[in-house]
Amino acid sequence: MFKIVTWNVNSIGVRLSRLLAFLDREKPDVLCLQELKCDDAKFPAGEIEAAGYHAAVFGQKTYNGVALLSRLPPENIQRNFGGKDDDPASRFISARYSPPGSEPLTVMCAYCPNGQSLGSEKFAYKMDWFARLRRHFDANYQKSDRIVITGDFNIAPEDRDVWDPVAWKEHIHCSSGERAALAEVVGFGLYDTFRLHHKDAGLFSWWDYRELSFQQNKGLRIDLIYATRPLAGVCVRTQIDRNERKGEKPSDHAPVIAEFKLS
DNA sequence: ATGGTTGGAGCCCAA
Repeated sequence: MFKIVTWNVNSIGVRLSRLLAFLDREKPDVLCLQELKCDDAKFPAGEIEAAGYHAAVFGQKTYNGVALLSRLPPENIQRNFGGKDDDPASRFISARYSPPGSEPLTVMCAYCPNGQSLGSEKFAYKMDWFARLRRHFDANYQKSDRIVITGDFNIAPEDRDVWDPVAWKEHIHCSSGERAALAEVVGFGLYDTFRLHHKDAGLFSWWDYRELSFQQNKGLRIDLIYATRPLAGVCVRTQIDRNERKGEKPSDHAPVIAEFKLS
């Protein structure tokens, strides 16, 4: 089994003890991290290595920052989309892994822009970022490739991914424009692995820190794991680790887990 | 409820 997890940790410095406990408990093959909020020099490489993990890091001071932690060594590490299309923010990293006895697969880790509010400059940047993501797929991959793209997409794909779809209608993270931009990316040939196994509404990955949102399950499902058909077809289990949102100093996001039976 | 909480920076910004 090959276990891939995505987790927006909201500062790896504050979350390091939780992160190390998570690695020890869940033993993911690849852990995709977003919002490191540290530059490469401050990344806790020693602790990660001591836990038995390789790290491919794309840090940034104060904001953003993504990383791929893995049992296997990362190959062909790519940061952002490359070329003239590139972005000053550290939001995207991918690597290839070669499991013994199986074909290689590419794992991508994305921290998609938040967008702030409809009509803002940040919203326009978000929409453009998703268009660039789709072009990145078209320029570098085929839908028959073995690809998993995970991350904080900052978009709830459907109304069943929103705690109050009426209140959130055409609001940031839920608007028809954002959903269309996400659908363009998914249209490359991606499958939402969580929805292969869970159909219910009320299953979320993010809850605001404020107003006891988690305790009332007022959340959104915005942390997603998509796979191309060859891997979606062997995705045998998915789970949102709600326990990680509990206790002392949780991230506002829970880890999302997907397991693949590779052959 | 245009509120509220968290994190990193540095006396506010982003989420």
